[in-house]
Amino acid sequence: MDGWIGSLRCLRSLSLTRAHVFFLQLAAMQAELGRMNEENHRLRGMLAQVTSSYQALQMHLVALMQQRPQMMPPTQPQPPPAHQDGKADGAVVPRQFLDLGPSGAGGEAAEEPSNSSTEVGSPRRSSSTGNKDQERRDSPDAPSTAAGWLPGRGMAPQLGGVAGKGHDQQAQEANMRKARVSVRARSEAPIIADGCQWRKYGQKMAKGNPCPRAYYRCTMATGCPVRKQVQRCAEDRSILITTYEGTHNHPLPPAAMAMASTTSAAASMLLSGSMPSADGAAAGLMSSNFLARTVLPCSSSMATISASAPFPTVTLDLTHAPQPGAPPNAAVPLNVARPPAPAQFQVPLPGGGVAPAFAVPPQVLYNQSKFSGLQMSSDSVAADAQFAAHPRPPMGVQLPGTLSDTVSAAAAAITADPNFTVALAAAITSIIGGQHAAAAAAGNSNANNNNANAANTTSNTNNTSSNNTTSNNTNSETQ
DNA sequence: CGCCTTTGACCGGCGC
DNA sequence: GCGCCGGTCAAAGGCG
Ligand SMILES: [Zn+2]
Repeated sequence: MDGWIGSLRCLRSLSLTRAHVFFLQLAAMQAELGRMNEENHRLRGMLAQVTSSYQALQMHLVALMQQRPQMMPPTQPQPPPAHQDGKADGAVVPRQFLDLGPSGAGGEAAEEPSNSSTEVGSPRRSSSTGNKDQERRDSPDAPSTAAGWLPGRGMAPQLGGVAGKGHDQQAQEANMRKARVSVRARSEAPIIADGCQWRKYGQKMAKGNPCPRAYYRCTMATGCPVRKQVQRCAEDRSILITTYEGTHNHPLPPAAMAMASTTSAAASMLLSGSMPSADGAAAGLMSSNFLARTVLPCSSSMATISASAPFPTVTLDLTHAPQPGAPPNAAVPLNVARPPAPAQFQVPLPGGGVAPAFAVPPQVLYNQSKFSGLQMSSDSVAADAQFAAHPRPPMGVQLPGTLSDTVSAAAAAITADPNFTVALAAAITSIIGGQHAAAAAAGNSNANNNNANAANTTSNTNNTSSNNTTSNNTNSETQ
């Protein structure tokens, strides 16, 4: 700076006018600099806040996990040799998760063989005589669980573990299991790469869809309850609909972080805090609008929250052109493709538009909240309180606009809700913090942008070929 | 050999 | 009660 001023003085001696101009420019530049500094500060503050709240959340999670009465059964094979748990996310997603997982996992591993061996003909069903759920997965603590499942209505048995106490959490998890996040993305590949390992465990013909629906289960940890369904859109086969369900009970590689946190965050939103109030939901998605403008400029991405069907579902439309060069606008009337769903409201996230969110008919939202409330029972209130207790940065946060990967886009879209600190932080950390993570993500997305390589699942070309797939009972419906 | 996919059977919920 | 339907299981086989 001094140098500048010095030279300025020199100039002044030379020529007044010239010096004058220079000075003006300098002033302008200084002002600009100041502004940028200020902005920089602000951004830094925002980032810090986000990070801290993320950590707070994480801590909270850890606390919640620890609070569980988890005492690993001694006989267990012991936590899966730490898969990749220690490596990528270090402190993130601590062992407590593993405690939860293996407890269910150990039982599964230990018991399943015996089951199959003893009862060849009709394994679980005949022998179980009623307690099929218990026999299936959460065998270890079954005795206590059997009673505990009542609120869960027999769904979500595999969330397992957790006997006795922490039933509110149990309820929470049961609901998390019920909540679904479906992602619609264009993909030539039979399955989108989300960084997780999946094993296919079923395939059926959906009723109204010529394309079969495939069921996958996460195999990164033995007891992981996460499932996903993959199905191609009936009208537009280039659109792949992936529906996630449940939350991982194990650490994830950074590459998988985006999608995982996205789904879990969406589930949280659906089932816990922000839904009960229409304003909350609207506001959340509104802010997402703000962010979406940054991250997904003029993309056709939108979030849909549906109260229809057995499960509350968040749908993310990512059917925009992921290629930088491709014409992004094309407004894509994607929802047309969707079969008419009873109660659902949509908050489009086009650049700029803000009003629509408020135009949402309140009763729909009310419907939604009523629905989720119905499922959550009274315990959910506690969960809500817990969620509400978190510091929520009121402002939106910008993510680097470089995300071209659908996964990241999904994360971004969902992340936009201020409540989604987890997802946000995850995304940010994966982008900012982990170079390799970002690189990996970018690499994936760029290399095979559209046709995400079939994750880790070995190439499963089946889906189209195996047309007849499942038994008669499925598709009595004419196709 | 371990992990995965394939695929028919089965289960529970739901509507009639 | 029956049949439909979505979801899951597990035997059998494939692949690296
Ligand atoms: Zn998992």
